[in-house]
Amino acid sequence: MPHQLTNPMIKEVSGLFIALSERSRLKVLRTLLDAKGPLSQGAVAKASGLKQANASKHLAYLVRAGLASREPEGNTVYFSLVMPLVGDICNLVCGHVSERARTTYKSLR
Amino acid sequence: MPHQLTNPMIKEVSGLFIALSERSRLKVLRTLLDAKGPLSQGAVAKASGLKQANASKHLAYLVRAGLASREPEGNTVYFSLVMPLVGDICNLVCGHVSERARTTYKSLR
DNA sequence: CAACTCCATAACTCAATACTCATTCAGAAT
DNA sequence: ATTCTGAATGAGTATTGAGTTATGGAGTTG
Repeated sequence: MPHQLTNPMIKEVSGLFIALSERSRLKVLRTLLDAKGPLSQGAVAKASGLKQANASKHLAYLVRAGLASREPEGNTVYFSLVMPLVGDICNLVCGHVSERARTTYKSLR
Repeated sequence: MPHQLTNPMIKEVSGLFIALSERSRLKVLRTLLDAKGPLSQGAVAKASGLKQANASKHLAYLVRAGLASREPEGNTVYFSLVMPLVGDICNLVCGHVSERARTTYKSLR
């Protein structure tokens, strides 16, 4: 039975998609997905190619959105993914995108 | 086996999420999801509460993004959803959002 | 204490885009 | 042909948010 996209839900769904719609944020998410455990902000920044301040903002954003968790430890702050949903969506969408890419490729030759 | 979020994929995935991240567009999508068959632009505008020009733009956007299809017929233009993915994502995300809402509610009382 | 590292934040610039209004266009009907 | 309806488009406005730079704060190490 499909879930209903009720009016009050639209705001939240939109927020979630906005969080997932920014390239830099997707890179951060991928980094956190790839890493099995928590990563320091510096590690995330380096791995995703973002500058420190920018990575800081995006990580804060993801925490606010409930997608990542923040755990300070001494001097450094460790982040990790919270929602299994992220992986699920990623599989769904990535699968679709690569499928569409294949189709487009076929239709072009 | 999970799909990989490769670098070239990020751009497309981002584009898809951007298309899905705008409230008005979500309303249009919901309208098209609810309707079993194609809807004229006017019908979409009315059902989603958007003005004509705005609905026109968002529908054009969705067609460009490959999420909807456009079929002129006489004077009016009919739109329908293209990707089954939209429904799948919607189910996934809506389920999560309502679950999270329940949890929040519980933790608040 | 001083120097250093890691992170957060403020101020700013710049680009993107949602929305509205007005106009234009195409097809249909009279 | 004129009129009417449904849809697309352009101009203009306002808002939003990403990125950078620079600075400050908290913790660590010498």
